[in-house]
Amino acid sequence: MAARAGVSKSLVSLVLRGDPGVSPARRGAVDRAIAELGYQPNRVAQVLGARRSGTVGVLLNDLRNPWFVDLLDGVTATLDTLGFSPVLIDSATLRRVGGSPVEQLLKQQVDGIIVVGTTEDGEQLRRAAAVVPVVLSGTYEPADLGPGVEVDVVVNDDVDGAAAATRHCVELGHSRITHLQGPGRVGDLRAQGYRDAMAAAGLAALTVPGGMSEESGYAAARRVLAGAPRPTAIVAYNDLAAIGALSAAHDLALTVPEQVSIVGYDNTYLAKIRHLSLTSVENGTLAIGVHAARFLVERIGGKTPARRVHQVPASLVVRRTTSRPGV
Amino acid sequence: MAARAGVSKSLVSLVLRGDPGVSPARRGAVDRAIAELGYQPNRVAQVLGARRSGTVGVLLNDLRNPWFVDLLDGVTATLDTLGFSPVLIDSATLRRVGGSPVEQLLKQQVDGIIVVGTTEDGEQLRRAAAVVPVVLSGTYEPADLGPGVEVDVVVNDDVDGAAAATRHCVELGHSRITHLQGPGRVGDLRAQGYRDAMAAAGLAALTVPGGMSEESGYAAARRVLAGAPRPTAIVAYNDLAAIGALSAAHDLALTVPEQVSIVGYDNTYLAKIRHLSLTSVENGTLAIGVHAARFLVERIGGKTPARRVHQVPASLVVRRTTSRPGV
DNA sequence: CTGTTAGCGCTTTCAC
DNA sequence: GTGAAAGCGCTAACAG
Repeated sequence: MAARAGVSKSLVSLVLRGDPGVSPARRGAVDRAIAELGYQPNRVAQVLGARRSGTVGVLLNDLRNPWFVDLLDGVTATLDTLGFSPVLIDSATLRRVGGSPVEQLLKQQVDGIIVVGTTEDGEQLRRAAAVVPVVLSGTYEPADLGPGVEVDVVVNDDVDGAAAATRHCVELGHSRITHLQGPGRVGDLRAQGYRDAMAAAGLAALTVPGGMSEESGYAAARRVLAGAPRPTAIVAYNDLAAIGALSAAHDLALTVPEQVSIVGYDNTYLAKIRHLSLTSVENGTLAIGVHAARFLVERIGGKTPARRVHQVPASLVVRRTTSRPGV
Repeated sequence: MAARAGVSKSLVSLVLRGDPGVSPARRGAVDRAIAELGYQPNRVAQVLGARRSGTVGVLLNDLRNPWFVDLLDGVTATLDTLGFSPVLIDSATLRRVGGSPVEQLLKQQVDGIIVVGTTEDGEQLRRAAAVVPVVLSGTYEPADLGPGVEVDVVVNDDVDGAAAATRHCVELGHSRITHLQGPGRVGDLRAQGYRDAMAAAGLAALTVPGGMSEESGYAAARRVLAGAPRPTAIVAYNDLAAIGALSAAHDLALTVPEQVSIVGYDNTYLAKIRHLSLTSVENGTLAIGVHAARFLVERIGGKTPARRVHQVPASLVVRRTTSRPGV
């Protein structure tokens, strides 16, 4: 301990925390001692003493989905300005080794948890939510986290985003448009946006389950594109599934966008890869991350408003996988 | 505290740690009390008391490079079986918000650090290496971490991998093969493998700097492919750069693989996307992660062997971006 | 403004 | 085998 500066522990503590009520002289002495000793405060001891860790758990369900990583950027940046730091945990990886992601976070004394995307750890989250604040981002699930527990939700406007994607196809002149539906509530909402847009255009809707991975999107699209009458456009649940659809088209010797147009969702860096150049729905990933972090920190700070659902707008980014049909 | 079982703190501590020297009766009592109370040991207090955290910092320099994520799988799985858990930290994200990744880890009292891929935090790592063991995976840098500090290195055989990629092109009948060189020592080694293979075939080598991102690969390839005489094959530093090259070819209306063959490196899931279907060098990502974790835990355990350099073999995976020239 | 005094919840000698 | 006691390095009232 830097009693080297000739002061007490508490003074050091105050200086470290940037307390305004410390005389410049003393502060200088402490700062100098810190520098000389190369003193590094021990986070662990700080946490134990203050019984708050200044960390928030970020529960990603798959580090391989680029959307999560984008969202993480917003979360990290915001958390940082608010004095917190994220503890990442990839449930896919951890579950593979038999661990329990949420408990892991709790034992590490995180002050709160941000759930990113549809998760399978619902039951554990219920228990966690009784102990620390939780906010859901990019998902509505688990919807109910226990009696009296209010959980904020930050999402994009899935209905509108999917509707925009669908309308884009309609406006290009497509009439046989199939939707590859994804899992969970978000999947349902996107499907609904699709159906709304189809109905508004007086077209018949057709949705098939397409999962949320490249693999599952490939399989679904392959089936759809091999059938008759073949759709001329596919609106996918996310970019990964859309890329699977791209591959399916390729394998069936169908050219994109000439013979089949394809739209993704999330506008991840995959969509931006020039060689793929996927038309996709931008869903305000960064803003979602920012708001999720902000909401959580508010609750950690003791505010306990009723459940808030914040929606950021979605917008379509047109690239090279969509065009008029049969062009 | 579960003195509820009618025993002392220390006994609980022993039971928790699975110490063999505890009578079954007492153990039962403690276990029961734990269950009844839903007792969760406080990790933070454990760490403070035991002055070892059981965590190891994993310093990723970019969560967006899929290769890192793959490697992480091996690290996490191995760490877990050895009783440690990883603390991920993405220096790109953190630096963006002005933090210092390595110090962050140190303050969290990690027991050791695994560096994944070429990093820019060399100076900080030197300081860290004086305090906790460090192992480098997928990189040789920073090469010198201070006097008397031994650091293990786990990598793939970059020279051989790049040579295999190049030989593949040679055997297909290509003679104008350009290499997009990446950064750091790894970039140098891959360039050397390329040159070796070219020399062995009696061909003239040509390397140009191509970075390690899609963007930079695109720019480099675009320049190369627009020049004359145009190469008929490109061996890229990694998959990301290769995909950039794919896009460049596309933009120049050159067909792949007919007019230009392209080989990547790392065999990430990007290469496996059917619509890209990139020929790539598999570099034993998982094995690298496993060994890195193992080496680190050994050192944490107190072993201090001389610097070890472990190399896992590389092998080529041929997909659809390579063929005979002009076919 | 500054120093004192208790803990935070566990691990660890070290006796019994 | 088991318990008592002394910390781990800090924070947080509280009293000067």
